[in-house]
Amino acid sequence: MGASGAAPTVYDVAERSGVSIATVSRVYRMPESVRPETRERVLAVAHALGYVPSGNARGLASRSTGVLGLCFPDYSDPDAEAAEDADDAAMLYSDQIIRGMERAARRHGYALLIAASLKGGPESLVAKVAGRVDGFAVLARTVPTAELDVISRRQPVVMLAGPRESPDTADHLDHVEVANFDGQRELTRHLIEDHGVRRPAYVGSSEESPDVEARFRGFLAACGDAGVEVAGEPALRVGMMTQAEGARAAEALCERAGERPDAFVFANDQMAVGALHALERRGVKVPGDVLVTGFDGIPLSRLVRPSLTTVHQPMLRLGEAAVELLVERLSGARTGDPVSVMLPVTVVRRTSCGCGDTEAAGAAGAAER
Amino acid sequence: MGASGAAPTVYDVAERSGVSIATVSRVYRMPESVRPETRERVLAVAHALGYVPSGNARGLASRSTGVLGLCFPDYSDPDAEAAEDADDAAMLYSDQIIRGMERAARRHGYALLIAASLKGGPESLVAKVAGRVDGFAVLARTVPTAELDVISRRQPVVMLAGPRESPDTADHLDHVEVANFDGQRELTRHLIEDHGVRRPAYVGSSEESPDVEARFRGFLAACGDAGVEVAGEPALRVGMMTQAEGARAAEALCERAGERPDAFVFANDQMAVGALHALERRGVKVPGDVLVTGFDGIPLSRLVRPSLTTVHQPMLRLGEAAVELLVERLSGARTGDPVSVMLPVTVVRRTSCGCGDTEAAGAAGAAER
DNA sequence: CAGAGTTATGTATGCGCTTACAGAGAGCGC
DNA sequence: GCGCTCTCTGTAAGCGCATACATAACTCTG
Repeated sequence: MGASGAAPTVYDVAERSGVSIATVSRVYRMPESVRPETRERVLAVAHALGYVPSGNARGLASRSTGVLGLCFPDYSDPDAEAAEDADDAAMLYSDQIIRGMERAARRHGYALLIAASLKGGPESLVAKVAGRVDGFAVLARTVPTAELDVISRRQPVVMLAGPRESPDTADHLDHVEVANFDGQRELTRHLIEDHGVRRPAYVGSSEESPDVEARFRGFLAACGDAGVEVAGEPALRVGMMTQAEGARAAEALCERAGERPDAFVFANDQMAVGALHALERRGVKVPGDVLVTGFDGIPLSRLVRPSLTTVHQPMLRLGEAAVELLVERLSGARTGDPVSVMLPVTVVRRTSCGCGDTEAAGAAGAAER
Repeated sequence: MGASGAAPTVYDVAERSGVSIATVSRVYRMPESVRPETRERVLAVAHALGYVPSGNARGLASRSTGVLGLCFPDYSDPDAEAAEDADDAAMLYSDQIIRGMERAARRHGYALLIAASLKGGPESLVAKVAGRVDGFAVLARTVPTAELDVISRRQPVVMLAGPRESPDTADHLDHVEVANFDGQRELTRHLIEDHGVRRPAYVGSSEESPDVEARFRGFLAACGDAGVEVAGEPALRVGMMTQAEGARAAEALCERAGERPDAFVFANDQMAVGALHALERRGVKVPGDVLVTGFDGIPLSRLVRPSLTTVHQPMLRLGEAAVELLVERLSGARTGDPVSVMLPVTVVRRTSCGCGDTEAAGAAGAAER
C-alpha cells in the first residue's frame, strides 16, 4: 500500500476546510447545492489530502452501488494456456458478453464487476458478486438455480443463454437467449432446399447443454419439414466441442460404414473448423464432396478456407440486452413477472455450404414473450 | 427488483435463529469457530430468508473489498459497431488484459471491477473505481497522472503499458510494460541480417503513443547497429492504426517517388494486415517483392495469407503481472519504492518476412528494475 | 422592520457488518 | 469444591458516508 496512514475521510476533509461532513458529502453528490466558494475550498482540501470517497460507505448509506455484475463459468482450461486455439475460442463466449455488458453498463452509468466461478468456497461466487452489485447476469449453468432463485427475490438477476427455467422455480429472474432453434432450423432448411442435402449428419455434444439441444431440435425440425429422414439422435456426440474433437468427428463420419453423409452439421464453429482441416488432409473436398456448417459466427469462421457457413450469434447484444433488462428493473421502468427475451440470429452463407462468399443472410428468431 | 420488501440482514437472520448478529457474522467469516449445530441452524434460516451479506457493509467494516479494478480507455468507436474488423481489433488490447487480470485475480480470491473511461462526470471514473476496490490497474493514458498520483498514496495502483512516469511524479505506482523497444529492434535486426533488408520503411502513428515511439526507437537502434541508413522519423505516420489506414499507407509507399522500400515495418498488426490486402490487390508479392511485418501478435496475424511476421505481446501476462503486483502490495509481501516490470516479447517469424511458417522465435526484453 | 420565503450549512441518525472485549459454561487438576 | 483454561456466544462500538430535519443567514414584501 501507499505510505501515509489511514485513508482520509469526509471528517478529515470537513475539519480542514472548516465545514461539516454533510457539506463535504454534498460537494460530491449535489455540487450545485453548495456555494461555489465553499465548494472550491472543499475540493482543494480533498485533493490535497488525496481524499477518495469510499464506495463501500457510500453504497451502505445509499443502498445502491452503481455496479452491475456478471458471473460466468471458468471456461479456460489452465493446461491449454499455450494453445492459441483455446484462447480464440474462449475469447468468444464470455469475452464478447463482457464487452457487450461493459459498454451498455457504461452508457447507463454503471461499472461492471466480473467473476468466474471458482470451484471453491461455499456458495461463494454468486453471493460475493450479489452482495456488491445492484443487479447481475449469470451465464447459464454457472450456479445452481436454487441459489439464484433466492437471490432474485432481492435484486434483479438475468440469466444468459440456456433455457428458460420452468416458471415455478425461476422466481423473479429475467432471461435472455439467442434463437438457437430457429437458427439451426433455418440453416438446415437452406442446406436441404437450396443445396439438395439429403443425408445430413449432426454432430453435437455429450455434455448436457440446453443450447446445443435446442440447435439439434432445430435441425430435426427442418429435416421433418422437408421430409428428410434422420435419426432422433445426433449422428455423433463429442466431449469438448473443440477443433480437435471436430477433426476426430469428421474422420469418424468418413470412416463409418455405409454412404457418407452429404453434409456435416456441427453444433459450433470450433468443431467445424477442425473438421475442415481434417477433411482437407483426407482429400475430401468442401463443398465439393461434402458440405460443412458451424454455429456461433466466430471471427475465425470468416477466415478459414473454405470460409465457413454458420449461424451468427449476437454475443455483444446478449450482454447489452442483459444490461437493459437490469437497468429497467432497477429504474422501476419494468415491474412484474420475469420476461424472456430471445435474440434473433443470422444465418451466414459462405463457401463451405456451397454458396459463394456473398454473405447473404437471413434472420431467424423473435422478441419477448 | 424482486417482490418482497427490504433485503434481510444479519439482524433478521439472528433474530429468527435465536442467536446474536455476531454469531451470524461468524458463520460466514469463521465457520469453524461456531458450534456445528448452531451453524447449521443459522445457515438454514439464512437460506430460507434469502439472506445475502451486503458487500458494502462488509467492506466498510473490514476495510477491504476483495475486488481489484481496471480502468481502460474507450477504444471502441460506436459507429464502427458493424465493422467486424473493429471488433476483432478492439478485442485484443483491453479484452486480453481483462481476461488476464480476471484469471489472476480469481486465483488470489479477488473479483474484478472494470470500467472504461467515459467522457463525462468530473474525475468520475477513477474515483468511482478506486473507492470500490482494494487496488487497481490503469491502462496508460486513461486518466491524468496527477490524479493517479494522489490515489496511489492510499492504495496500490499499477500502470499498464505506456512509459514509466518520471519517478518524482509517480509517487507509489508500480508499472508494467512490454519490451516494445527490444522487440522491434530484434525484429528489425532479423529483417536486416537474415533477409538482407536495406531500405526498410517504418509506419507509425501520428497520435502520441509512448509504446509506438518505443517501437520506433527499437527500429532505429537496429538500423543503426547494422549501418542501415534511415530517416530519424517514420517513413509515414497514420491516424488510427487500422486496417484501412494500413492499406492506404501501403499504397502511399508504393506510389512514392524513388526506389520502393524493401520492407514495410508496421507499428501494429492491424495496419500490416490491411497492407497485405492492398499489396495483393496491387499485384505486389509478399514476401517476394517486399517484406511486411507487424507488432502485437493478434490471432489474425497467424491466419492471414501470407501469415504475418510480428512481435507477440503477452497481453494476458500483462494483466496477470498487474494483479501479482497488486496482490503483493496488498498482502504486504512487497513494500517500498514503486517498481517497473518489463515483460519480454517474442518475435514470431512467419511467411511475410520471408521465413517459412516455422514459428521460430526469439525472446527479447527483461525483468524488473 | 416584522414575517414569509429561499438558500446554504450543520446535526444527528442509521445503513449492515466486523471485531475487540467480556461473559458463560464446561472440563480438569489439585 | 475452587480456580483455571478453553470453547462458544453475546455486547457494543464503530467503519465512512447519505440524508431528513433543524438552523442560520439572507432576500423580499408590504
